[in-house]
This record gives sequence, structure tokens and C-alpha cells, in this order.
Amino acid sequence: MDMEKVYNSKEVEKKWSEYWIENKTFSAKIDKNKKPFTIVIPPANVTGSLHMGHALNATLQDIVIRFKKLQGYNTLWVPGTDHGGIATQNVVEKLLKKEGITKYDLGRDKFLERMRQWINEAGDAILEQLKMIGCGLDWDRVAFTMDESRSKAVKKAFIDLFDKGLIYKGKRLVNWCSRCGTALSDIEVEYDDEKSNLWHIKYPLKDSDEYIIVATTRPETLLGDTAVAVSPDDDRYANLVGKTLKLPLSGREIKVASDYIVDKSFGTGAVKVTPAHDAADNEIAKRNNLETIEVVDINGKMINVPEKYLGLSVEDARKEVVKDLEEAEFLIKVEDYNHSVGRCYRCSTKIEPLMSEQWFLNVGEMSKKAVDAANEAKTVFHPHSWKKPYVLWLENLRDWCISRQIWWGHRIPVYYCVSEKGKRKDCKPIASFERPKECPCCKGDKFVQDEDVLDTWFSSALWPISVFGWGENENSEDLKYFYPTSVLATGHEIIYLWVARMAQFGLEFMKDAPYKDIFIHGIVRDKRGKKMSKSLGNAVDPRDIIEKYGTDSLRFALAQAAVPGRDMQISDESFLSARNFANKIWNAARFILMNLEGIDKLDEEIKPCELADEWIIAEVENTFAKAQAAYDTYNIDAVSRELYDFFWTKYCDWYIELSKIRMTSPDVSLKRQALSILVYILKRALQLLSPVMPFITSEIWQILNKDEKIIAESVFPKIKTSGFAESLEKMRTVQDIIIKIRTLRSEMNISPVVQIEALFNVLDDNKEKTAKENEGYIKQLAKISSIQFGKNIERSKNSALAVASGFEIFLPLEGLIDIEKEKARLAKEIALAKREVERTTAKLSNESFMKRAPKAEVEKIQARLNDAALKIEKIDESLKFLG
RNA sequence: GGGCAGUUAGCUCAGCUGGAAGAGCAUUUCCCUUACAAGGAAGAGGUCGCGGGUUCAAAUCCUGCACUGCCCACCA
Repeated sequence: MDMEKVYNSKEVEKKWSEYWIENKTFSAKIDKNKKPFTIVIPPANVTGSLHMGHALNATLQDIVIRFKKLQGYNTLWVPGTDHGGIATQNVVEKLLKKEGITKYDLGRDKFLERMRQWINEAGDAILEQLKMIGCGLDWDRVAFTMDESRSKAVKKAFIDLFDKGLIYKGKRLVNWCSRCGTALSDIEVEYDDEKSNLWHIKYPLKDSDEYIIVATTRPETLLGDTAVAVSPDDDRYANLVGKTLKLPLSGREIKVASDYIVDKSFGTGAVKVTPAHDAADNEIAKRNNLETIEVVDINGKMINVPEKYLGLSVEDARKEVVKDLEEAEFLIKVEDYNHSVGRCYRCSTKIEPLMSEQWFLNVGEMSKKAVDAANEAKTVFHPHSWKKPYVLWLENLRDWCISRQIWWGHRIPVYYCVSEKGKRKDCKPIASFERPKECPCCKGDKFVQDEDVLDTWFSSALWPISVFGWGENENSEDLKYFYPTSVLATGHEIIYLWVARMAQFGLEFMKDAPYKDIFIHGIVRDKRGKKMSKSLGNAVDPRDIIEKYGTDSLRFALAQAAVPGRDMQISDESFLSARNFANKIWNAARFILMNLEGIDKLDEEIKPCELADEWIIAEVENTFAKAQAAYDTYNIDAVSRELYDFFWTKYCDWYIELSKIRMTSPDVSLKRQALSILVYILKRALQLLSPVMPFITSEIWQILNKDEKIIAESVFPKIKTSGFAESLEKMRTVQDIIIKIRTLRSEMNISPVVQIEALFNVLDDNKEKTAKENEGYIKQLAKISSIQFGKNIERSKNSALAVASGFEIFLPLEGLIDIEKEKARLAKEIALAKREVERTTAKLSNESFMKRAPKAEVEKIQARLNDAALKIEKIDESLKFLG
């Protein structure tokens, strides 16, 4: 088998991503003998294309799925896309604009047709990209939030909630985006600080010279004021409560009300109350039975105001009103003021709170159930710190405005009975899958459907049940087997928008939370810590990274940075380092395969024959345990680091290097012996790495085991403790000797290729045994030609000294040594040892420490002191000897 | 206003059930030692944001404070 010197990701990736799909490696069937492990993908917007955030999210889920599969679970990861409501409609509207038309020119039906057509053309891009990065999704189960089955689920959920009386229609104050032309829910509004002014306006008392000054950021809505409110415990205004004021510019009479929400220390302590255009004012109005006057309509134009302001935009009206107030001497002063302004999360247009007839979902009970599920640890956040904000949000949730005045989406399945002429009758509206045949109250047979569509998040909230066919059969076998899902992986930006609502709907319709674990990962940021976004121009396209470094590198770099709940800064260096790791894996495999040439089939059972064998087996067991524990708690970053360290530092730098002694031995049985361990460890490492780096590991695995199952379908072997733990300590001794010699050589500038002799003055008999048994290791890795062991060995003037634990090591360096340099080096060493003696002595002479510290700790410190003292003694002797 | 997270080597970050400070990248020296120069060996570089406290012992636990970031809030 020929392997290229440098790992070439392109061919390998193409081969495997196609293989997994063609062979349905990740297609899941119900198997009652196996435990299911289920994930539903957060459905990306159909119009989207893969960005780093998706790549991270998908990689993490894929890692978990592949890992669980190796553990023997019947895993299922369901793919799909979201129709994306307003966002998607906006994209198509922009396309139309380029053609010089609007959606109204087309009309609803034609426009929707146009949208579907466009989605057919562009819609699969994101799924194709998920295939590209190797996602082990079940491609037989691709779902779309607006396909037939999902549409049924939406209708079913709506009708159910409607019939339970939880969905109702009403005229309420809502967040209105005049650009998108629709109402939005509370969480679809994003708040931003904006420089503005605080206008202080005089409101005169009726039939009096007295007045109240109010401070406001929205002078134009003054025309819709129906009261001025003050704090109940504000002495300044106590005598004015209940009195009548004359509204400036209009002369309309309004009352002075008192309400607890008013903060007497803010502004003037008096608030103008505009119930139709401010949420807080709306609450005040309810508590005080105030009238509601709408002065801004859904197009952002003034209505119900004196003629001169009628039809003006909010901005123009503000200018006019301020000018007029100033002229009429109502305006007292204008302050600079920063306050936060709500903006549409899809188009950033300023949100206008206004009264509008909308559908609402009463979420009170559902929220309680979701809170309980979190409190009873039926749903668990990773990291845990997200639970609190999640619960707080649910507890303070107001009814959800679920209707949108756009065309793209699930049309609300409510029908109104109308007369022959199309006039709506007084009959009760009917929620139904189909257009009703007959009105139950008037027997009429003519109906019109509600014009609005549902918030796109309504269908997203049903995702974990709708993907299993809940809309068609709420007792489907899939639901019974795969629901609730095992874990939901998502960034924190959609915890409220999506995660919380899935919990509510899952508990409502299935009596069970839709997922057990919630794995919250961070957001990918650029090198400078800025969030990646198209508009900032700092977005890194994962496809470029794949092109440059390979998919496994992309995945490994993301995995390594994925500390639960923390945002990550990622740059080219991260991918480069991951790419180097992939190459390291490739070359380790190449070394082994090279040596396997001409070797007959190795035994399955491994027979460790020497220290390094036992040691690497003990190490792989440790790594396995650590990685498994980290996988189970979604510490993918820890997994990656653990595996990196094991593979590179332990396996490559030590074990493979030591194995070369047997590889180059003329005795083929020795070579076979070492190879069997090399292959065994490589296979274990490949399996552990395969969830993170599926391509390269699949390829090597296949080259290694031509006839076996592919790695993705392999299962972890039951690893029982080998009992080689004591080899770790012995290996440490050997490594210490090797490192000490290498350091000495390096500091004395001895070329790494020159073979030299070594004298070991033994200070510890046990360690002598270990060193003697493994003399070959020391010779091989420290480039030593021969070792002479002994006691009280005299050093020669031409030698350098290293004190390892258990030995004085002399390297006779005839003609190579510079005595002065050696003395300086030893002086430095001795200084270090002296500091150690001071530290440890201080501890040991501390009575409290001796009395209270555990025995093992005291012994440890004592041992350190002994080592250091011995070192000083030996170096001292040496120095004296050198003169 | 409330909540959450962060502050550790030049940079990006681990370590935080308390017992001698770690990795990658960058950097210095040596090495093209046939798996890998996308590599190997060795080194330099840190009073772990600041102040208190608990403890024999604190990067790690508690408590203030500062700064940074994020989220929530009826900031007129």
C-alpha cells in the first residue's frame, strides 16, 4: 500500500462522504434490542449557506453521534431545513425589487409560487454542505418545516391549542415592523442604544396656572396621551392626582393618574401616558382604566391627530410637534439622552409598538411545565449556568404573538363563515385542517381563511416531534422509539427563540421534554474577537478552510476550541495546527504500514513483551477513560486535547521511536511483536479520533483492515484494565534519564547524531534495575553507545554531569568539554536545587503543616527535599573535583 | 437596574472536586536521525486582574472591587 508522504485530504474526503451516503451508514431503523440515541439538527434556513457557526454546530453534533454509534447505540441524527418566514420572504422580495416589481404586483398565490420555485433552485445548498463536512445524518429522513408532514403537524398543533382555548385573537399592543409589514414577538425585537433627546414638556392644569412637566423621548406620541402618571408616593404631585390637564397642541383633557411603576427620581417624576404606543404605558392604562388612542398606524403614519399632523411619518411628526411646542412655549428644555431603541431582528427597522389585531398563544401553563422539567433535571444544560436565565425567561414570559402579516409561512388554519357577498358573519371562527363544509351555527357553507401566517418559530418549536411524523400519527413507532431525543446542540443565541419553545410544545403534546441534554456551544469569533458576519466582512467561509486545510482540520480546530458555553476566537493558525496533526496521524500510519510490508497477518491478541508495550497500553486505557468521560459531558475540547496529546506526545514521540529498535532488528519475531502493539494502539486511537476526524481515520482504518467493517460501523472493544499501571512509574524513570541526557547534550552542544558513552553512578538500586532492563531505550533515544553502571564511579575531568532521579550520569566528553562552561552550568543547577531545599524545608519545619497535612503530602515533600539535597551534594562534589 | 460569563506565557486558550503553573502558535539553539522539516531534540518566556478572608497549603474555595463581553428589563 502506497501512502503519500503528505496527507491529501481531497480524494479521501470525496470518497468517504459519498460512501457514507451510498451505503446508508447513518440511516437508522428502529431496533428494539438497541438503545436509541437521537439528535434532531437545528434546521438551518433553506436560503442559507454554510457559515462557521453551522460548521461548528454540525461538527459537534456529528462528533457526538459518531461517538455514540461507536459505543453501540442505535444512533439517529435527523437533517432538515427551516422555511425561515420573514427572513426568506425578505430575500425573495429583494430579488423582485431588482426586477422592479413588488410582491403586490404578483399577488399572494403567484408570489408564493415564486418563492417555492426559488427554494427549489437554491434550497439544498446547505444540506449539500453538511454532506461535505461528513455529517452522519440520516439522509432518508430529510425534513422541511413546510413540507406536507410538517404542515400537518403545524395545523394539528394549532387546532389543538385553539380548541383548548390557549390560542386567541385580540387587539393588543404589539411590536410592529413597518418595513416587513408585520407584527413580531417580543424576542424578535433587538434593542440597541441610540443617541436621542429627552424633551421636557409643560402640561398645564385645566383652569389654573399650574402645570406638570413631563420628560419624554417621544414627543410626537403626545397626541395620543390619555394621562400623565406620577408615583403614588411623590409628595410633589400628591395634590394633583385626579386633576385634569389640557394636552398641549390639542387641548384634549386628560387626567393625572398615579401608578406604582413611575419612578419619582427619574426625569421630572411625571410620565406622559400613551397606551397605544408604549408597553409600559399600556400597563398603566389597564390599571387606571385609561382610554387608548392610536396615533400611529401600521405604515408609520400619524392618524387620529389634528389635521396639520395627519398622515405625517413619525419622524416628520416629531419635528413638527417639537417646533410647535417650542413656539407655544410648552417646551421647557431638551436634554441629550441615550436610550435603547427596539429594532426588527430581520431588517433593523425601528419597531413601533402599536395596537393591532393578532393571534396570541397563552403560554402560562406550558412555561410552568418547561420550568419544572428544568428544575427536576429532566432537561439538563451543559454548561449548567444556562439553566438560570432559561428558567427566568420562562417564568416571566408573556403571551406569544404568533401571527405574522406576511405571505410566506404556514397560513393560520382558521376559517370565518361569510355571507354570499363575502361579508364576515357573527359565527364563531373554526380552526380546521380543511376548509369547513358547513358552519355549525348558521349552516352556511361559504368561508374565508385567515390571511395571516404563523411565526416561523411556531413550526420550529414542533421540530422534534414533527420530524417523527407527529402530524400524521401522534403514536407513530418512530415517536415511541426515538422521542424524546437525547441531546440538543445549539448556540446560545436561540435558547429563548427556539429551545424554550420546543420544551413547551414537547411537554404540551408529548407530555415529555423533547431532549434530555442541552449542549450549548459558543459563537465563532474572528481573530480580534468580533462576531463573524457577512456585513462586517470578517466571515471565514468554511469551504475555504476545507479547500486549504481539509475537512478534518476544520473539524478538529473547531472541536478543540469548543469549550461548552464559551465563545471562541479562531484563526488560520488553529486550522494550520489541526492540519499538522492530521498529517502526523497520516505519517504514523505510514510508518506502520511501511513496516507491515512483507509481514504475515498479525495475531488479533496482543502480547506485550517489554516495558514500552505495557506502558503504552496503560496509557491508551487512561486516554480512553478520560476521553469517554469528556465525551459524555460534551467537553469536546477536552476530548480533542486529550487525544492530541496521547497520539502525538505519547504514541509518536515515545512509543514509535522506541519501537524502532525492534523494527530494525533482524529478528522478524521481534518486529512482529512490536507491530502487533503498534497496530492495536493505532486502531484504538483511530477509533477515539474518528468522531472528530472521520475522513482520515476511516481511510487509515480501511487500509489497515481491508476486510473489516469501516470505522464508523465498528464498536469500541470492551477495554479491561490490563494491570500495567506500575509500568507508568518505571517508564517515568526511563524517560527522566533520557531527557536528562538529552538536555545535557543540548546544553553542551553535543551533536545529536554523535554516539557517546555514559557512566551511571547508581544511587538507587530499584532504579538501577529498571534502567538496566531498559538500557536499549536509553541508548536508542539518548544516542548513547554504551552504559557503564557502577557505584562510587569517579568522574573524569572531561565529563559532564546530570543528576537524574536515582543516578548520577556522567558523559565523558573527551575533547568536547569546556570545563568553565560545565562549571557555570552546574552552578545554575545547584542554585535551582537550593531554592527547592529552602521551599521544602520551610514546609517541613512548619508545625501546622506537619500536624495537619495528609501523610502522603508530607512524604512527598520529604522526598523532594531528599532529592534536592542529594543533587546539591553530588554537584558540589563535582564542582570541587573540577576545581 | 438585574443576571451570566471572562480576566493564567507575546497571541489563542486549557487547568478550578485546593497540594511543585500547561498546550498550540510565535520565539531561541541544535538536527534534512528514512513515518512526518506540516518533523525531531532542548531552551527562554507567567508574583494565574486587584484587595480582603478561609486553610498547614489557594490560579483553584468565600467575599469585595475593577475592567471586558453577552443576555434580560415597562431606561418616561
